Amino acid sequence: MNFIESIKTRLRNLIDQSLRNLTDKGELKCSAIPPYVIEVPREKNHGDFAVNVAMLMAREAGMAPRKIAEMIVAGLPADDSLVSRVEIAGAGFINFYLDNRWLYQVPYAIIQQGDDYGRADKNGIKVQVEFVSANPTGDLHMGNARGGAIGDTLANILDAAGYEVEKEFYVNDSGNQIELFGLSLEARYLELLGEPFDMPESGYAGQDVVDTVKEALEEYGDRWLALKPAERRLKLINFALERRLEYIKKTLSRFGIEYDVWFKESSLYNSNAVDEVIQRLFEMGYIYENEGARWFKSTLFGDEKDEVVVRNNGIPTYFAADIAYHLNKFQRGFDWVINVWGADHHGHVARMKGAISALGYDPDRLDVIIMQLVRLYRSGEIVRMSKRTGTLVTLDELIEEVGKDAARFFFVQRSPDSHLDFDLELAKKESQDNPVYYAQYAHARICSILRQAKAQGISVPPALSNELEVLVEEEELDLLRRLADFPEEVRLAADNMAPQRIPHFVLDLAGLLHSFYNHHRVLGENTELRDARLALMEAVRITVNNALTMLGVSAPERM
RNA sequence: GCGCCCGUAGCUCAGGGGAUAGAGCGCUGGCCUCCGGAGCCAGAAGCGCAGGUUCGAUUCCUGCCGGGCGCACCA
Repeated sequence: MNFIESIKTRLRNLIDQSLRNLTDKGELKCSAIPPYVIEVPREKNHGDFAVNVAMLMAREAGMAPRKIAEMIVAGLPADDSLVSRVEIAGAGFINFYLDNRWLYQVPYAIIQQGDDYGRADKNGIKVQVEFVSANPTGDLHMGNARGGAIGDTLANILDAAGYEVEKEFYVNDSGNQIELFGLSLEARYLELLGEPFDMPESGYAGQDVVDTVKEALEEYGDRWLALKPAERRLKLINFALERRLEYIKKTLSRFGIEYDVWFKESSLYNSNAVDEVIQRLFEMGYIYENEGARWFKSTLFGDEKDEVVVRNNGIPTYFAADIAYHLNKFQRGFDWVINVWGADHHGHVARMKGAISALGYDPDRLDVIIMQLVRLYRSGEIVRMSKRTGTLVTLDELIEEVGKDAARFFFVQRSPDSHLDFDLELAKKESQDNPVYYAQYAHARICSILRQAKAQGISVPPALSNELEVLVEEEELDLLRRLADFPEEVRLAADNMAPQRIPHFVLDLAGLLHSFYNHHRVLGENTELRDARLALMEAVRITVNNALTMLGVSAPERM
């Protein structure tokens, strides 16, 4: 039940009727009704809903906006069950004041829907969200953490908004960086066995590589020493990748993320999908040869330069695999494909969309959320997050320090577009003041009230026949209005791919709850008021719980 | 140099063609005989600069300034 949406629809019908009447009679000149907005005004004394249509029509109609507004209002069909009065204000706004009766339906509707409140009807659209997709060659860092929180939350939001959602992790288990990884593993392997070794230039120098090799030595001893180098590296790579994926899966699971699909890049090579798509694009004329390499004509699609897909040594680039991967996504029947990438990959977007166009798919079916990078501070010093310097803070360490709930909330609270400064010292020091606790506290506080009500033998939630008209205090009406907003917030978050709306919503709702709590009592009032407030509390509890669950944040009953 | 993102309160960040721009932290001053003070109430303080479009710009466009990230036969 999306209260706001249904009221807007109802108001729009009333306004359109009035407008059509005026234009049919020739009293108002207008070729087409402009795309006007019905919105909940920021200011309470501007009514419950405000409409800007009169101002948009002023020019064409050749009349003053307020005059047009008057005509529209005069022609509004009577609707005594919703609108209590209409005012014209400001430059020509039409402000609708509604009868509060609609608000009193809200708590019971929420209680009846329970965990489903905020969820829209299925829309039949298949969407895939691919996120994190970290190289399995190292630890998970802050960028992966942010991407994980954003991607997982967005997927949850889309699911609630009615989409059919799949969460996917793309495993980069092929290509150059894996070769380099193998050389690095081999160097450490030889080093630990006291053999002569060459550390590859710009190889993986992190402690995690050393640790992995130590594990391999514990399990298999030095038996790979006798193998040919290529075979030795293969053994080491397979061992390491298995360990790394296990680690990634486990850590992301601790972070509250469970994927539907783990898609291996190597499968695209094994099935020949990479060669096939390159051949196909070559035959279509989108790929040409130059200096022994094969190039994709991304400049045809607005990119700055063409991009190599097959090197002159015959090995495809990661871009070639990515083309095959995205073709595969569409072949799997997704209507909408969303990737969450770090800002360091933004240059890849244009050519990816170009490749999709070349393959005959609408590039708008791919959205890439470019997430600005996380800057990590420790004791006021920037910590470089390069995988190759080995001086990074891992997602595991972050979860240890600030907890899953706080970390997820913190990452999602900010727009993906926004740079994120994450000061570990500050996060540790202020962990008690983290906004997530503010929202969780609202939930725990309500649970406490409900527990006491039950202990007193009061039925919770109260009987459905109860009337809620006794809820007339400003704090109560504010809560009711905000509760009614939730499905609309979910829809907006989904449509705009703006997961940060949900943390802001839940903080706002929690603030209203705390304010109510400090002004009014639930228990100890007369039966009618007590039951009405209990219903309100239960509705708030459900909504806070549903919002936090969407964020992957727990909603504790006690703290 | 070219491209993308960001400049909003002392700090960290929301918002975004509309009528008086929000929150947290910090600062100042209040509120527990009362369902959880991890809370509430009040106060000071802000749209980087300059043009343009519009009835209306913090929001859209252009330029400039400042910060980040890209511009590999790396991923």
